[in-house]
Amino acid sequence: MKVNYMREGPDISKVASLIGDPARANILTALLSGKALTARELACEAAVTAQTASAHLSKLVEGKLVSFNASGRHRYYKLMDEDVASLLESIMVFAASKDILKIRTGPKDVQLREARICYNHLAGEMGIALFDGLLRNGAIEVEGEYIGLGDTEIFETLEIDLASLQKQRRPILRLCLDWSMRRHHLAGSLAQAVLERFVELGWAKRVDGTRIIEFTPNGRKSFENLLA
Amino acid sequence: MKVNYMREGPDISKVASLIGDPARANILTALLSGKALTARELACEAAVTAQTASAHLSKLVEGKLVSFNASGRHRYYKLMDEDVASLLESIMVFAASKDILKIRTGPKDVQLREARICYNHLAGEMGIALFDGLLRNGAIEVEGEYIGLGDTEIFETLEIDLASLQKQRRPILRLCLDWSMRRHHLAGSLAQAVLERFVELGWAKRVDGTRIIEFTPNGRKSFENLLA
DNA sequence: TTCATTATTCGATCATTAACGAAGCATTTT
DNA sequence: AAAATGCTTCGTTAATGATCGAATAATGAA
Repeated sequence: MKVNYMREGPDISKVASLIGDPARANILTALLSGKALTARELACEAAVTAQTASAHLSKLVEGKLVSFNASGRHRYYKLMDEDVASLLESIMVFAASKDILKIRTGPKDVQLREARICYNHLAGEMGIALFDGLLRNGAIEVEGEYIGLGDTEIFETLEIDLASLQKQRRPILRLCLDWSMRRHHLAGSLAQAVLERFVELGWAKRVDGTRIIEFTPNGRKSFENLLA
Repeated sequence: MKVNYMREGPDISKVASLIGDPARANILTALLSGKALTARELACEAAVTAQTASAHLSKLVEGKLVSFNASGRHRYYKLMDEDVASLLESIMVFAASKDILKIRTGPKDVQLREARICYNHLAGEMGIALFDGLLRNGAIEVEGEYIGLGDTEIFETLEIDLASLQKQRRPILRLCLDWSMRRHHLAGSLAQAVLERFVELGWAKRVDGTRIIEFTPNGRKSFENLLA
């Protein structure tokens, strides 16, 4: 029998099979939050080893579903563009209509968006608030891609030993892009020191085994006063 | 390390892996014509044996992407619903944008690009022309992702029974993305009715065994007059 | 410097599943 | 009735691809 039907359009099986692997689907779903995540985090998310995740990520990059920014020894992976997110959402909506099984969004996700640790510094909404507050108070100065120290009053209030930090080779201040907020926030040894101080002062603490930072009500007030 | 991120939404990998197999992708693409095809025809389309196709079709049925009507010793398979067609089109558009090389332009492709059936409605250049014309005449109203009915005069001219269409649960109007034009065109029960009317009026007809819609010279003029 | 961490590549193994021959069942044809 | 057709199920084979251990490279920390 002859083949009568025109094969038209691009090959949908390539894209679909990329999304079709469970590990890759988990990776993509995790990235759908808009956060840029490291290879290790994505490996955890997909419940595979780092090597396996690396192989998957290579394929996703090659298939133009995912891109990454190298930052130090980390690679921050994110979805390539809005089209990818939109396609994944389409499939989700479709799958939801075929399959009643839905998974709820847990409260932890909200917390993560609110305040989380990014390597060793504060990220999420509170991370942005910290950055904005310091900038507003002239404690830091930003010029394009470069960031520098300004008025040190706030850091002195926090009793942070700036001098010893400045002795290290490691940069005191660095810009770190937050993909959930699409904004810069603060990284570097000073940012780390600030977060450590917040914890020492009892303003915030890490939730064990997670990246969540939990601010106490009083801690939040003190934080706001500091940057007022 | 523990998994910290909440997985949200249904499992997209099941659906994607169903579409991800080349043979199944060919089957689904063939069914995008809207025609119900037998297992044998689909086996040919996918270039596999009947047994293999049978296994694939079972999976597609189980995954609710495809349904069939048994008629004697034949089984006529078709896409489950318009959502499936719409999802497949989405993936096509996406794949086309990522991989331009995959789009082949054969001689018959010209006809396909001009006017073809997309599941059950008109696509291609004529599909775009229909959409634009209806919009220009105020017969439809578009607001972002949403589309609604406007002035019904044109549909009355075509003697389309709008009332009975509106009684159905199926949406009358829907936006369908066209992979070749990268533009929206009209889908939904009304779009289907319009195409059926074009055929009834002798303005156009399906080329057997393909997805091509052929407009007669007079039909094309009537079409243009209608939307003038 | 040295050690730890992050992520990659290589190589081998293992699991999944697509594929098809053969057989079975149902329906239509002769 | 028997034969032919359409489709499926069974059982086996083969190939693709996911997985992980080990090694490598690069960066950060001490």
